[in-house]
Amino acid sequence: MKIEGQYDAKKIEDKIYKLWEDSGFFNPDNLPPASAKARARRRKPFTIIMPPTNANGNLHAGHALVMTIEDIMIRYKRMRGFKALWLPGLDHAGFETQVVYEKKLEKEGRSRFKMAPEELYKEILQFTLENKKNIESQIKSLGASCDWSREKFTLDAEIIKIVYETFEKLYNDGLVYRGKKIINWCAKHQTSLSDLETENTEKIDKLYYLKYGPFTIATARPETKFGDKYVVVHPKDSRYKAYAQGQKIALEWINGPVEATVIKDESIDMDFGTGTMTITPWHDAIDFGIAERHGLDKQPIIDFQGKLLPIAGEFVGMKIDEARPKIIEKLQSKGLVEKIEENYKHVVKTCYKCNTLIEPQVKEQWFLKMKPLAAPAIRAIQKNQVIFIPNHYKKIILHWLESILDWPLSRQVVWGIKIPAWHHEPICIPKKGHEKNIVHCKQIIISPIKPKCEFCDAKFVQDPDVFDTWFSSGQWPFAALAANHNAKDFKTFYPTDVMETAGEIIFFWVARMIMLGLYATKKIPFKYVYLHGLVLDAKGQKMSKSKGNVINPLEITEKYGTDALRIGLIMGNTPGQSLALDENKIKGYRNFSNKIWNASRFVLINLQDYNPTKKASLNALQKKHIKELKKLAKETTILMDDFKFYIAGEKIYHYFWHTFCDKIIEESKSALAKKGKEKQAAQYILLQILSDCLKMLHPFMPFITEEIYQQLSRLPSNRGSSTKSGPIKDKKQLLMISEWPK
RNA sequence: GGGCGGUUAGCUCAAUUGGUAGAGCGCGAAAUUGACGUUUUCGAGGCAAUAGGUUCGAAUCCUAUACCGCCCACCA
Repeated sequence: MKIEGQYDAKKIEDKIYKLWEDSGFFNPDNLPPASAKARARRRKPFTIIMPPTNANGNLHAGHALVMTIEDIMIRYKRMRGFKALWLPGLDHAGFETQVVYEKKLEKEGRSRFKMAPEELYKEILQFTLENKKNIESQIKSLGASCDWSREKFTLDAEIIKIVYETFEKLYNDGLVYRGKKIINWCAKHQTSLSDLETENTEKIDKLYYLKYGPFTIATARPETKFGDKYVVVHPKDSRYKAYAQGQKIALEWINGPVEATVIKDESIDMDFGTGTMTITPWHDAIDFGIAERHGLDKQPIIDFQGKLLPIAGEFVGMKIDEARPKIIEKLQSKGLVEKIEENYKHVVKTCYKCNTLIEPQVKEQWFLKMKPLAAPAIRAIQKNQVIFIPNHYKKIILHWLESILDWPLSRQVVWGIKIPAWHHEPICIPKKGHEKNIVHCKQIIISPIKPKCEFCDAKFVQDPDVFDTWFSSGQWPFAALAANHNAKDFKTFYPTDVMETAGEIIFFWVARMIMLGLYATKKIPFKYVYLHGLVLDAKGQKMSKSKGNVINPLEITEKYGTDALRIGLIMGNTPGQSLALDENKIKGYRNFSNKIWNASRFVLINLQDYNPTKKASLNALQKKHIKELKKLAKETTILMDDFKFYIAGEKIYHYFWHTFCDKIIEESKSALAKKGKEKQAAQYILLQILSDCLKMLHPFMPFITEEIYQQLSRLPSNRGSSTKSGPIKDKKQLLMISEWPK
């Protein structure tokens, strides 16, 4: 007997993965009918599109959870006889990757602002492609049974093509528009960000009460006040009823006399400060709103580097932090500071990547109108056409969709999919011989390739921006299936069955996939959304490099085996709930692996002379065991269908260890020592129960179970035998495609 | 300001949906060259955050309260 007393995961994992890969069964087109009865069922597809993994580093614990949950689902369904497709993908991850790469550049003493965009793009591409290979092999090492022949990358030409088609359609439908609106600007990364990409941070500042003619205004940002020429009060505020809308007032301000105009607007909070404020529409979202409503002028005060513009007079070129105290000093010397409130607590927006204070700016950008896209999504969710697991996410997503704002799509980074928009001069430059025909043609053309003006020689210049990476990710389920003109795949596998991803990105991604999927394909891209929680460290703390508590899943698998990590991530992990990953827990499941190994070893040793052709006559107790096994299979099946892997896993675990090992194996020992019928029956029972357990454990612990199953198939009784009793038929039969116990 | 969760054994979490609370880890005691010491057996440990209510029956449903966490939000 080659099989040894201690299970050594390292010895078998690569070998087993290769066995699966070579079998071709990751590709649903190659799957044989699981059994005669299941022949019809195999035609039924079951599809999961893997959330494209960021190709900019290593897999972390969260990825390990994704791979495990999804692999469990897909292996289970494959064994149930479905045409199971798990389509893997990798993500160029736009801004995220650029940020990672910029950090690398910084370490090398370089800067992206000193590089030509094409050069930077090339370097990041190189970096991403290297990481892509790395990530792929890491995904494999976790046992993911995904169809690599259908793998997609978010920068594949075919994917980009689909993204462009959607963009053009949205544009033609009037849902995409170019607008000069206020956006979130990160001065460090030199790009605009969506609201989701900013964080609200509590900050303690000073609140300055400044004399503005007859008014007193309260502000935390005196440096934006240079151009303020509108003073706003609430129309119902009796304190200011002497002032009329539009009334002009001459007053002395920071850099000399200005003429202010009184504006009355309902958005003013009468209880805040003095109930009066001046507005800076260029650098504040509320102020921008007021200016839009009243048709007021807007002008920039701060540039995109975060420095004051010439309007600031003597303060020009200064950074905000530097300028603020100096401005206050000057205001004080002019007697314009009434008081300063210390410890003013307020919430500011910061960049989610670098915590830099967001400077709102007005910028021309591409926007997507969200209300018309959200409406059908809301209806579909309310009608439960897509089911959320856990259920409370339904409320969360509806709440977000109901108050959705337009989505700024452009990003000023190089790493991403270029926006297929081309800008043209306002007036055509006439071609030779057509000088008399002055034509005003389209200033913007949406086209994947460089367009030509039919009237003139003016050149079209491509929009320099790229898409928010979530705009393309939002189309992933249908794009990944329909790419390469694969109408057949699209027809067979779309809409998909389950989208499994982190609860964290429900707005970023899930909501947008539903909206864009509905828009582009008229169908919700998936039937179920399964959301998992965060993977935390053993103490329940969020993992972070700075805290030094990051658990590398690959180190864990190295130590305890992939199967131990997998089942350790599943047990006790309910959907949506965050999970504390304790190494001791994984160690416990390593012990379980070993238990499986040794129980199997016992069976193998005692079945060398087993003859499966003889009918086993079972005693009452043994019949009870079989009954109990069937009951377990039935219950487990229900739980698996219900996405309750944590309970299913625990049930099988418990049965295997405390019923099969502790009771049934122990009971069998005396019978095995005998000869004839009694021994035969004991052997039959052991084999039957072990192989069914291996099947039920397989989705959770694929490597060890497959290895043992292969060993069982090499029992003398099975070599070349065509018996129908027991699961072992042919050497080529893999546990991976065996039929789930009934 | 609005929304969503959570509070169950020392720790981390369950309970197939209303039927006298269970796992893993940890802890205590014992066994032993047995498939497995990464083992086996036995054991201790819970007025379910609090206060009410509905019910024959509540960890589970309802109403408050208190903590903890998360998300959304244009009080300058």
